[in-house]
Amino acid sequence: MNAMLADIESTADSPATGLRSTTYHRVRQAILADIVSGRFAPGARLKIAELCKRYDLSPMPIREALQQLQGEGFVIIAPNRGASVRPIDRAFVSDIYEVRGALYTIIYRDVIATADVAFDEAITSIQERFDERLRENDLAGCQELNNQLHAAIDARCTNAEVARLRTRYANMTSSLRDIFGYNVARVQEISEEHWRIIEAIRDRDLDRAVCAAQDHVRRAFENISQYFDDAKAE
Amino acid sequence: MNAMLADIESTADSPATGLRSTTYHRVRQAILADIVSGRFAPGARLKIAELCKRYDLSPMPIREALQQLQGEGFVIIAPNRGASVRPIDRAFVSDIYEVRGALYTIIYRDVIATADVAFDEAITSIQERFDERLRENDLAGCQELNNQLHAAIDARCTNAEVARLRTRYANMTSSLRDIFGYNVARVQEISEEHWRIIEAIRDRDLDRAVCAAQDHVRRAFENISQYFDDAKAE
DNA sequence: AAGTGGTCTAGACCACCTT
DNA sequence: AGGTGGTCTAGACCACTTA
Repeated sequence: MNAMLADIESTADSPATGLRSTTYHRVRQAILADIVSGRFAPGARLKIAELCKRYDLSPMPIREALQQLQGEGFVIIAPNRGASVRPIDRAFVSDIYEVRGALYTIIYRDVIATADVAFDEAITSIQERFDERLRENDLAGCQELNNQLHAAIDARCTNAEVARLRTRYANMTSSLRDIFGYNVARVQEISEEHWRIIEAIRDRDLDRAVCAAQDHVRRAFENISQYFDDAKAE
Repeated sequence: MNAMLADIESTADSPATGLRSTTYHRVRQAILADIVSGRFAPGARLKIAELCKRYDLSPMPIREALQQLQGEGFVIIAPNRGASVRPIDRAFVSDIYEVRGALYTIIYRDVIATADVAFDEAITSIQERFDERLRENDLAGCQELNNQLHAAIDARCTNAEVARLRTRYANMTSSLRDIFGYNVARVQEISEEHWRIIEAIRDRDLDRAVCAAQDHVRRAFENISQYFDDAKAE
């Protein structure tokens, strides 16, 4: 048996059905983790034979995992040619960020509708800790608190399809962040953008919250976008 | 060889790669067609053995097709239990329609930005023919022209991800329409909603166009929604 | 013409449900 | 226990590429 797949257990996608996990499912998780972390770079070929060795399996479960990932958009399969990690170009990232921006109209409708003082305090507290980490130049800590803030906000949305899209898009672009990293100047801006969103929520001002959130997404895109320019310029 | 799969050829998803189509790909198309048309109803079990007979194949290509459809959300696979067509309940339809409404902010931005007189005339002409069919009680003709109008509008959107989501959602809900059908009163309303959208486009009024389109989606949902109430009441 | 690598079949195996 | 039906392996086969 193989060590690489041993400790993979049901996470977000297989919510406590009490049923035994299957091999193709564990392989899917493993490949996805390798894609999301950037170990398999965008565009990289995923050869069956290599994956067979890596996970110590015969072809079929691996093929099934790849087919599923193709359906989810993480992988591209060309007939009789095989699979590769979906290439991520500027247009694709732009499209995704646009959709994410559009989804905020749904998310913030739910946020404002259900917001109460406890929620205001919760998100304010998260952002205060964010600023604290920022003052100490702890960018990893900032990223963690950034995730917490967005998770707290997104959790207010009752639309399951929106949640599904959000996690998919987050997975698709997360390898970019690891590759490019953050710089302090950008994190400083992020803090300001977060405060604008939080204030709009505290004022129960839907339009302003949505605008602030979309502005936040657009700036995130512009920040990532410049790396595509740099890559082209080389 | 099997007759059922013989005439399935590359359509929307496999855009002219010049490569030979594979068995699992043709099976995927066939199963999806059976789901979209309602021959496989929402919630119906998809047993490998039956599909093997239906398409005259061994299990593996069928399993691959099902895995891909699971990734796309058309099918649900439970470990060691097998696949079934994704059940469609009110909450799911509601979620999807909400997302579709949100996507219109993107679509109509592109529509208004690129609209010209030729486009105005094209969509006006389509809706005039729609009304003509309506006057003759030709609801099938109305549906066809309804598709044409939305296709013409959606084609203006350059966001590939939006296009992907749109066709997926359309496929997911199209079986509902076939089951429930349209009534004349609703089609009359649809015509009025279309004219409001068209006029907003002709005025190059983005906000009004988006509102009209979202209103259109919301009414479509309310119309479908009542069938879920009826089903429950029985 | 050989090589690489993806695709498909047949059948063994095993998980879960029924009695 | 027996049955149903999903899962996985081994290996043959075949499409496409390189020389």
